[in-house]
Amino acid sequence: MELRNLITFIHVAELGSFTKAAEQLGYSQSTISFQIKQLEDELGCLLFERINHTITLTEQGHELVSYAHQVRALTEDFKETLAKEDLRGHLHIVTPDSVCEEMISAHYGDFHRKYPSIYIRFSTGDSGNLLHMLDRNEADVIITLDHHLYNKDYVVAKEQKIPMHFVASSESKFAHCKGLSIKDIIGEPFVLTEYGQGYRRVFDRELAKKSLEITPVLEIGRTDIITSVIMENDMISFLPDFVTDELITEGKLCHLDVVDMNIDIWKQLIYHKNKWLSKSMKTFIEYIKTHEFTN
Amino acid sequence: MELRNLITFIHVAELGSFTKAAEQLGYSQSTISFQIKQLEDELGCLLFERINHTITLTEQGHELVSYAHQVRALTEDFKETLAKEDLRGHLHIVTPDSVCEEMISAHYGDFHRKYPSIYIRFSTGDSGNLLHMLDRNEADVIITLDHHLYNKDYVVAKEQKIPMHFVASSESKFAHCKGLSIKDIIGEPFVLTEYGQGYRRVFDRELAKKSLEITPVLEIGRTDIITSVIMENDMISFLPDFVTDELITEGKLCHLDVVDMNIDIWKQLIYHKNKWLSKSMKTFIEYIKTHEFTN
DNA sequence: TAATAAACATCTAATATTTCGATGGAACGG
DNA sequence: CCGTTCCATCGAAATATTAGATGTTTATTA
Repeated sequence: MELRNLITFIHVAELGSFTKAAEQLGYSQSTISFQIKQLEDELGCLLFERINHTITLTEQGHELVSYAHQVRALTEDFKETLAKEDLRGHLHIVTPDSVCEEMISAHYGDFHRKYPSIYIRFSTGDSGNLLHMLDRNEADVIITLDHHLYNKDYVVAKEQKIPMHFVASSESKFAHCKGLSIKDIIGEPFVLTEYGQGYRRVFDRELAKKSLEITPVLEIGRTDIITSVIMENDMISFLPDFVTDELITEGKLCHLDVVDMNIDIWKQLIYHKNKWLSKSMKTFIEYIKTHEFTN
Repeated sequence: MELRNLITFIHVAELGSFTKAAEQLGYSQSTISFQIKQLEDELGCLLFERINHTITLTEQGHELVSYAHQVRALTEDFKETLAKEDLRGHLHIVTPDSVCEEMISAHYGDFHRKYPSIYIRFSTGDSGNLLHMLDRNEADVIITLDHHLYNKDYVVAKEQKIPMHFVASSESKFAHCKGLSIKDIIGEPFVLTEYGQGYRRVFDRELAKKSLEITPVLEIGRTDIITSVIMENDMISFLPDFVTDELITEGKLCHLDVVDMNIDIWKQLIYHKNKWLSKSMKTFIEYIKTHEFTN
């Protein structure tokens, strides 16, 4: 019982005529006969009585009219829904902790007001997991904070080099030192993100190149906690600028002038090359391109 | 958007796999690909994301799942309804007034109790109209009370020769006369059915053969009224026995012994040769065959 | 790391279905 | 009685669907 036949049936029932239905639908009359017969065969009953020159709905025909209208209404509703709700959708965005915090505070409210029918699920994940999540289509887009990625399986929608600095409380003994070397501070208590986090790995690798190693006194993913810990306990961390900008402006933290360790870290908005770019996806990406990453 | 594809879609969505759906449905895998693609093309959107070895429903895919289930449920409901309600139906029966009265009082209650889901529309019509009603499929079956009909366009399901008699009040001066001739009573006041009624026409024609004519003092279709009028006013009528049987038994009416006018009238249950014999139709006809016409 | 397997896409050829046009019969209207 | 209308039917043509073979990608396993 295919939809095409039901539509034909509806027309025939309304017009009371095979011939007129054929004209209205742009079919030949024999096609209408065939389609109705097909329905009748499939349902095992007569739908129209053909007596003299008039067709009349049988009991079953009447019931089919009602059913067919229901199906048609449902179909039309559905197509309308599809057409209308193009901008509606769910997005699953996965980022490192620090990016999540920043994005939510800086942009979520505005984005939500502009696109209230895009539902966002924001979760945080280890840098190492982010790409796997794309591979398994568990995340729609990710934002990495890691070394610069280039891989033909993924599309980098936007990227930006992020300055990173050693930071300490503005009361730190290193606060006003110029021309520090990494060796000057390596013995100090460090608070760093966990190893899984992208820039932590970059950091460790850079150190390893110089045959150095740091065992942090505290490892924790939450960068807001890192900053408060180093302020209160006079410790040192190594963080991307966007995490510390505000506290530095407020005079609570300061950059250390370490001259022999310049690490390039990248913030990249990435999705899988086979990802279907729904309207929501496009909207989100476009939004990020114009609003985010501009600091 | 044909049902076949929706069914396929449902299976794919449930199993999360084209290949498994193919096995379950007995299609080849390429067919599944094709069908899903067909839906996607028609709806202008992606239904499944294909990333690595997994398919995932898109937003629109999710919506289609819900819609497709609704359509499937509706379809199944409908088919069930068709299968179950085979004995349900409407019947339009048209008869002359006198037959209507008799059938309703004698059989309707019983029939209804036996087949409560057969809805009957009982209407009365002129004998001349009855066959036209079959032709236009405005009546499902008719019962005629007329001369004997034989016509290849109609099916006579049951027929019976009906005795007709001149009747008068049992106090009539002719009540006990033996061997009356039509000429003895032709001057009396007659109450007859209208000319349209079958047996009235037969009666008039018979008279015409004898170059006689009757102008009734009252013409009326309702035979219950005829009998009461002739009883109260000492008049004469010409009616089929089944109309008068009861009143004769009660001693209120009597047959007149008119020996030179024997009219054959037939009661026939007729439907159109192209009529679809629904279960209700068959049931009704079968019922009539066993219960009615047996007097 | 290479071989194998699994999953979906694509192409082509076979198959099935749908459609049309022509024809026919039956019934209606003038 | 003839022309017209309406639906049924038939065969041919057009179209759509399906299967099978093959390709690509990815995951698994040895």
